[in-house]
Amino acid sequence: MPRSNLDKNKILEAAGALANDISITKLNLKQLAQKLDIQPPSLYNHVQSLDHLRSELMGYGWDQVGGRIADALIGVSGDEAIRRACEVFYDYAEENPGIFEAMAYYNRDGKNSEPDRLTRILQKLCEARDIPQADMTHLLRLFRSYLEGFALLARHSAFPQGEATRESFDYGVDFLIAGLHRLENGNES
Amino acid sequence: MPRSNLDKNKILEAAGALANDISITKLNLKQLAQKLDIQPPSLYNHVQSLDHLRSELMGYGWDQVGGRIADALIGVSGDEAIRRACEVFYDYAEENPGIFEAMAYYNRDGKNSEPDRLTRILQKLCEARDIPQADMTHLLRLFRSYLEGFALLARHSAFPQGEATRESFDYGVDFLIAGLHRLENGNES
DNA sequence: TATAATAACTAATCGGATTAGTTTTGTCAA
DNA sequence: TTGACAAAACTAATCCGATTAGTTATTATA
Repeated sequence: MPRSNLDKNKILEAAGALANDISITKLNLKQLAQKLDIQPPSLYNHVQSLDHLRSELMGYGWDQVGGRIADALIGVSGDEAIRRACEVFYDYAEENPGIFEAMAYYNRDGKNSEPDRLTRILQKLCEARDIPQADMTHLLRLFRSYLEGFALLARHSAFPQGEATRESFDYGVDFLIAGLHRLENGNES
Repeated sequence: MPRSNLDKNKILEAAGALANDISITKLNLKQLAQKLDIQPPSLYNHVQSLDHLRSELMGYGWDQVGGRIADALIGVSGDEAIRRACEVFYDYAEENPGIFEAMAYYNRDGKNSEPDRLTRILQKLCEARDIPQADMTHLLRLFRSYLEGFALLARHSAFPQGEATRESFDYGVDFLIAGLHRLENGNES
């Protein structure tokens, strides 16, 4: 198979870098082609459409985050594991704003089962505690909502001048973890 | 002043309805003009650009949510007030997916001080409790992250087939409120 | 080495946002 | 009541990016 300078991964890398620079909504084929030293129409040998590329970028991001979290959790357990998973997610979102936007915006259509690598990891972490099974689903959604919500707001500078943003994030994570302990003790419905 | 059939508010109403139908990213002047019975270029008498319209839609949405929350809180206090504020927000997001997307995505640039009507309300609610002032900022961010994050994920069907979505949301709200009580008692740093 | 498949290229099309220039119409002062 | 102005709509034209059509180059393999 010919002229294989480019592959899907290189395209996604370049697209991700570009999205990080100019935001996912302004991502365009002209600049992407330029970055890859080809002409825009040539991109169609690798990509179905601009919009489809955006959703592939979503999967790419989730894969990366999932991998990084898995790495970060080797030999770690308990509260510390949850805390680290959250930190890794946040760091990734902060370092890759454009890719993160893709992850947050292009969840739709249920096409991708990938996104839930993070979910699976959080689930394992919860299972290691004696939290009622009935609460699990809700808790996972709570954590995920917080993580993505906070990252999104921070990204859009919804909080005045990055004022202690990281501290707020950590505060929230600790707050949630403290809530988990409350559950372990067996209160709550 | 002539031919004032249309005003900014009617435009935003129509744009909001259209965004709710086809999503904020697919919002376009052709369909908007059609809905208003004018030609696309005529829209420029009311709007700077499509992108600017999207960000105006953001302010419009925050105004509406703020108003609805204010209404819902008349004569209500304590946990119930917080709970209702959260419910109203969620309902609005669910009923107006397109406008909500605008609110979530177009926070950027710090142009708008509007969005924080919700924040101000939450703040008042927290002040009514004896929660350390130092925690206030973090808590507000936590709540806002959860609200927007959950609504966004639900909107994008990130949770398998709308499975008990509303229950999860309420669970999360109660979980957070319970955490507030923990703080009142004076634990925590 | 010939061939088939792949991927790049150029040229062309399509469609939507935006601009230019013109016309219509409602308001208001004389 | 009317004439002038301003606001807002219209049509025609432009721009630009995504996408398609059709062609050419390249490389792995038989």
